[in-house]
Amino acid sequence: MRQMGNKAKLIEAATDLIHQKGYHTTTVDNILDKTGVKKSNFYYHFKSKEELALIALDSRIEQFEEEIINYTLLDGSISPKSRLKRFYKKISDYHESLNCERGCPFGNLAIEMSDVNEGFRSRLSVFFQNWESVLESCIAEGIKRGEFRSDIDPQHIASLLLCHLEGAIMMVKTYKTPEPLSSRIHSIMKLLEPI
Amino acid sequence: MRQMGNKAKLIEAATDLIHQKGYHTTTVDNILDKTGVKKSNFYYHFKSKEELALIALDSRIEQFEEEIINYTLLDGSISPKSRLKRFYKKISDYHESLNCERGCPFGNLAIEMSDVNEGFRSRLSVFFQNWESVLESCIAEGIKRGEFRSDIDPQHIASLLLCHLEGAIMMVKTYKTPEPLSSRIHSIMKLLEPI
DNA sequence: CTATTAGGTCTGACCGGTCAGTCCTAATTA
DNA sequence: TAATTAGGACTGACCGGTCAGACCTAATAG
Repeated sequence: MRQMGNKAKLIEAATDLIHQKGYHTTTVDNILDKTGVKKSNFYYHFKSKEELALIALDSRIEQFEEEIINYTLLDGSISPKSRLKRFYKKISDYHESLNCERGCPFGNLAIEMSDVNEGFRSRLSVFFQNWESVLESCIAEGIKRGEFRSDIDPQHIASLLLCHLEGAIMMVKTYKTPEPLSSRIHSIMKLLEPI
Repeated sequence: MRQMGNKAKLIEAATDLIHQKGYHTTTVDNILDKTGVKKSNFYYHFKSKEELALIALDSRIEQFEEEIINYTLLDGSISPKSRLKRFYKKISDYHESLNCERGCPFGNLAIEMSDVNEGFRSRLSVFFQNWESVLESCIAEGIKRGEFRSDIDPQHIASLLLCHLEGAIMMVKTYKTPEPLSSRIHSIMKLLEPI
């Protein structure tokens, strides 16, 4: 984290604040206060609050794919089942480390923005579909290896898993306990076992 | 619905607008415009926007439990499996009728408000837990009747189903297609089949 | 070597508009 | 006659966004 320019600082702060409070309730002034950047300089780097938020979303997506997906679901050095377990563990630990606050940075935004801003919706849609297809490959390989049951379409399982994950993170945030995610991983694995 | 007083009109409009746009982006003036009620009269009936929104949430919860839960998951005249199917059908049809917009009125609010307003969070938390326990009873009875597999705790299955449902509604809203919910019901039923 | 130009970054003052909420008076209705 | 509704003016805080100009550095021209 060496010598960050104002532009980078703004992107970082926006990413964090939007995850915390959502897009609409994060004000430009909030971002300015957190960074010490002046408003006029903000609008030198970005033409609008929306533009910054979209850039912040893109960078968050990239980071998630590089730091989470690549080291879990896409780690070819371990079995599909292990990959899936590691994936759940990592997500679950993350939300526990946040004291069950904030929720999913992507799911939150999907709910807040999908009906009112096509830019956010389409990015999130592509992102989720990509995530789903990575899950699908993991499941498909697991079925081939006999780790998972083979009587359900891997694509459908992937969809079920991603939807459940997003809903579970919502419940973690609502109930303020990690259980809906952490304590259910075992049941999910059981449902996927070969019959 | 004849001859509604201003108070009832305000609650109805608030319920609808908050489902459409969320709490923060729904302004008091929006609600006033929609109802034709004057601002002074608004504050005659409610001490704040928050108070109205909380009352609107309560009435929406009540309505949901009476009109959806009671006629599906709690309908003792049909089998647990049929109840569950009817439940999914009803929810799925509802979101299709909304052109895959809006999302779940409860899930939306849970994500928007859980971290910033304890009143909303606690109401939603109780509501979701109640919903889960109704699902659990349905599953438990289905297991007893041999309709569902018996090797997983009904409480865990209920949690999985509710989380998946909320996530699926999120995806319906994001992808703008009913598929994540409508086309996956069959797979869910298959996963629950006795082994 | 000096003067000029250019591009990128940053600033303080300011804009019109919106927010939730208040206040007051007068009319209407049950 | 008490509860409700109508009507409008008003507040202070805050919203996203604009603007003219200052500052720094490096390349270029005389």
